[in-house]
Amino acid sequence: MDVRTACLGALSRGDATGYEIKKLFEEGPFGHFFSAGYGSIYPALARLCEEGLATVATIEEPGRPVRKSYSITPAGRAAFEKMLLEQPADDRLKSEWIFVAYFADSMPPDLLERRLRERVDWYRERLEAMEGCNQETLRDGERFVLDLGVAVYRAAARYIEEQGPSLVAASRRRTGTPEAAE
Amino acid sequence: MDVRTACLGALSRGDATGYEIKKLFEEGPFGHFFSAGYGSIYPALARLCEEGLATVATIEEPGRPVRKSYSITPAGRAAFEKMLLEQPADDRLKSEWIFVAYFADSMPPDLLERRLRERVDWYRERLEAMEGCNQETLRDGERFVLDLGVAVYRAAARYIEEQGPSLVAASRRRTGTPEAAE
DNA sequence: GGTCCGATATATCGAGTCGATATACGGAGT
DNA sequence: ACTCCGTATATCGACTCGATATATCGGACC
Repeated sequence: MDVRTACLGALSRGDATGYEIKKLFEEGPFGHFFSAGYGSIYPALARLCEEGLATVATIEEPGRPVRKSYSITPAGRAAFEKMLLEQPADDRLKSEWIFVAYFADSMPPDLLERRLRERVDWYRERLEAMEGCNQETLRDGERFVLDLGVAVYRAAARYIEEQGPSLVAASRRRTGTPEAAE
Repeated sequence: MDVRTACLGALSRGDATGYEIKKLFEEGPFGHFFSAGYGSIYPALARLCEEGLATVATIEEPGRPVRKSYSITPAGRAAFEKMLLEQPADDRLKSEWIFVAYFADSMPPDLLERRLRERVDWYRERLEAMEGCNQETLRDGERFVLDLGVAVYRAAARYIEEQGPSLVAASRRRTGTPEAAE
């Protein structure tokens, strides 16, 4: 799915500037399954306007920088809803962390242990933030996706906490490294 | 992580052609957390050779197409192991399926139901394939990553199976669509 | 009062990546 | 004979990524 369609989806829930869409993609609920940089978002918004799927309004307010607020048009809404009917493409995950873990045998045990801990901490932080969301204001689909994320993160964190120590222990046995004092 | 490093990782486990590396990325154990097309792999392998991190051997056997087998060099192995020490970048997931599910409220209930079923089926298939792997031949890190994938997929499939029906039911109530006979 | 920092906001550039496509050969099926 | 599939290399245009440049405003700090 290209950034253009994703922007259309964001605009379907309300007007926004390119900056706000970026934040939505990296911090908001979209953050867990989509991301894009300015280098993709600004050209995408420009093209949406060219194609008549969105419109721009330049807003000059004293006390803040000039903004360009984008709005979806009826044609844009129709295009977006049509897109929802199509077969979604396969997920694409790129995880350096898992890649590194795959080669855990080639890593120093202490570093491995640290990476595992960092990962669990990261999951716990995200989980806390996600569970803090006010579930009352969410639509059905939004809540469904949020809770799916919670279920997945919880499972991953639990697995790493349960199985990580034995991976580290095996690594120490192999290299003969004593446990580091921390 | 760029494709170059990923190729180095693949080569660290044995010689391979570009074609074989592609298959590794899309079917093999790497498939769940990394992917790359020929347009990235072939240039990456060429550059690895330029930089002295890999070497090529052209193999001409009768009865099969000419192949180029790539091997990692000691310098390549050193570069790869150095890379394993660095802080891994954040995961990057792009999921059209989750994106569409987020907008479930704008979808026809029957289609939503089909998408949910397709997704669960997809997870079940992957799980069967993953659990069929001979766990005896895997290294610690490889098994760890495989089982992490199993834990995550299982959690996702279970969540969708448990929570999906009520999402569909709410959608039907909202649109007044009767249940489709299948 | 000045000054630095972070947040808001738009925009662009090169390097890298994706997906489709072209080419070519062998084997299997019909 | 013909077509299709798997193996294998390679390229192209469109798109995406990550870093960077620019600018303004509000608040913190001394």
